[in-house]
Amino acid sequence: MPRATTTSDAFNAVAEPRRREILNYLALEERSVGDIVARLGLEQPSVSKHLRVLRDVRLVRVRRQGRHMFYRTNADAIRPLHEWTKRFERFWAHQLS
Amino acid sequence: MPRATTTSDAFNAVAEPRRREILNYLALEERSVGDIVARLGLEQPSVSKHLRVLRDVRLVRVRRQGRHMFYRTNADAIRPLHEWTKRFERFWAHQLS
DNA sequence: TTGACATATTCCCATATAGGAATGTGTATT
DNA sequence: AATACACATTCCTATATGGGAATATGTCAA
Repeated sequence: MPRATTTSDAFNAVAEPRRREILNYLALEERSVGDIVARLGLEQPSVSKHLRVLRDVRLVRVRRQGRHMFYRTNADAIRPLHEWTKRFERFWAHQLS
Repeated sequence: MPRATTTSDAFNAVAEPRRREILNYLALEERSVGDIVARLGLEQPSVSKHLRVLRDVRLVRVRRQGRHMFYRTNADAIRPLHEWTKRFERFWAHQLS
């Protein structure tokens, strides 16, 4: 049995560093694919493919405006990850950062 | 290029559901491999392999006692995930659970 | 030393990758 | 209608995977 698909859930989707970068970038405001390409310095097809994965697991939402596609991160989909990690909060040595 | 290795970082390691279950189980107290096998209902080799991955990324620590190996989760290694998800905390609709 | 026990590793295989290159789809402008 | 632009999809390939079965390693007990 191979590994679970990247689109099987948010945990698998965010395992890829570039996808996390994309989510970071799209957290504050929606951006076009071109903006993401410029910001991350990846090839456009690569960005589109990452966005496809993020879209499949609802980590981003899209809006079309003319020939532009504006993506924004859907923080709610990150929440399960947060909730899971939170369970361990009381176990780590509490200090800053 | 294939996906990054499961042992490349904590994000990739915890993408696998059974490994998260193991971490949950080992959070409160250390357990032997046999205990984990009994609890999760997986084959022993499978558990050993998952533990190997978790060990490689420092998500668990081991202690040998006789022929038993006692594993416990190392919460500190989960912290980067928590910190990352935390950045999005202010963006999700705040309600319980 | 022999055997039992606890755990780890190896070998097998089908499958989903991420990136690169090329091409497809859809929208606007003239 | 033709062209340019923004983005998406397809095809390609090497590679790591997780489970199962089998085997190896290591420790204890008699």
